Amino acid sequence: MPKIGMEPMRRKALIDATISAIGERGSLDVTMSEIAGRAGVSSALAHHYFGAKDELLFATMRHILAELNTDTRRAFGLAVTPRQRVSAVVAVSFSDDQFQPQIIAAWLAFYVEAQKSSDLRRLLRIYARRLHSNLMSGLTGILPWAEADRVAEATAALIDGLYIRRALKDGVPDAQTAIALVEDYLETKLNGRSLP
Amino acid sequence: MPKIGMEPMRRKALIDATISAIGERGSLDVTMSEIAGRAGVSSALAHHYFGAKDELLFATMRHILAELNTDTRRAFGLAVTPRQRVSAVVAVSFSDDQFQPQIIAAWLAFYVEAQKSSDLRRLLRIYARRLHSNLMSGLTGILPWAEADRVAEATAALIDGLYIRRALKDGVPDAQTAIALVEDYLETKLNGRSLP
DNA sequence: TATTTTTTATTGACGCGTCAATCAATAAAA
DNA sequence: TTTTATTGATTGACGCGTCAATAAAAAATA
Repeated sequence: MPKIGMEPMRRKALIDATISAIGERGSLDVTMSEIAGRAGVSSALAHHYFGAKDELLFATMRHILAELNTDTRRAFGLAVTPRQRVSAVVAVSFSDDQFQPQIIAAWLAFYVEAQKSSDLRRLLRIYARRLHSNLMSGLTGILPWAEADRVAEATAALIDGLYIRRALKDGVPDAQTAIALVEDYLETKLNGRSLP
Repeated sequence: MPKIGMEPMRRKALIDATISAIGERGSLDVTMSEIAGRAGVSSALAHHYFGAKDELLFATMRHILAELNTDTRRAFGLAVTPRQRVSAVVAVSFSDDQFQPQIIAAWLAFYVEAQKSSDLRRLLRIYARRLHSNLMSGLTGILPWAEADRVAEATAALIDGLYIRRALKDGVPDAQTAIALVEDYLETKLNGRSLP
């Protein structure tokens, strides 16, 4: 019973299914049939809408990045001081929407895949640059540029590191501990420089 | 022209070939034939010595971990003060032997694979615990336990994060910058608490 | 010492399963 | 009747793991 205008719904369902499949398997080694099955359609339909598997994976990563960006913009709207902007970036990174097993597994898996695919690599570079830039937008209001750049670099690495360690389910357990660690770093780093 | 006592040589050659293959492809998606070819033998021989592919990969990760541990022990031998022990851990993590594209790619790929394989997960947990313990062996001589634990956690995350970002070849370029970032964090963290 | 037997090393060929991608066919809307 | 939606069946490639076969060293036996 084919109705008209199914495409956007199917695309979204397939992308959601991809995320959940990756989250469960823990890697991109998921079959098109598996994904299609979760979306309630045949594998042929997945190919119909996305072409090759690469494109579905690419669209999925792009979707994750877009959601992260949306969340960050929203959080920026509520932040007024530079310090709050920095905290907003951290908070979004470890929010319930982002810091969940499925998304974490996807990030990790896509990092690996980016080694092969230049398209994905470009996408992840955009994320890295955007994260850095978002952090800088707050830090430059507190520290001189060179130092702000350093702190941004370290904070970004810290966030990524906490993600990867979360994937192991060892060490950092929950989002609150992760946020506390990053904020603690920022606090000592930002307070320390205002005294002497 | 089969000589006796080939096993240890072949095993080492195959593990080395595995690392270089993973490093080049950037993932564990390397065929047994590819690996065997690099080691100068047939794929059948690789199976003869290691059984399934999983076991070869496992042996490879174990080898990487063992080398990291050896390097760390050696560095600890030269460290006398607690502060030097901490720096030793950092230095080894970013030493020329460890912080090279091949090894970094392998770490990343194995992190992903650990999601599927409980054996690999156990191995990586050992690494995480050992890293934490090595850091603590120095930090507990400087900070009270609870704080040392936190700093160890953050430092470990920082190291892992710098590894993952290095894989993207964006952000942190060389080992020296990475070391500087971690040391800078440690410096502010350790000096800050000794004053009040 | 000469021989036979066993063990170790090694590979080419192949079967079997898996999976991405295609295609022809069906059916309902426009 | 043209377009959109949908799938079952099929194909073709690829890769893991096995196996029988070969050959040389080592051990055992005569």
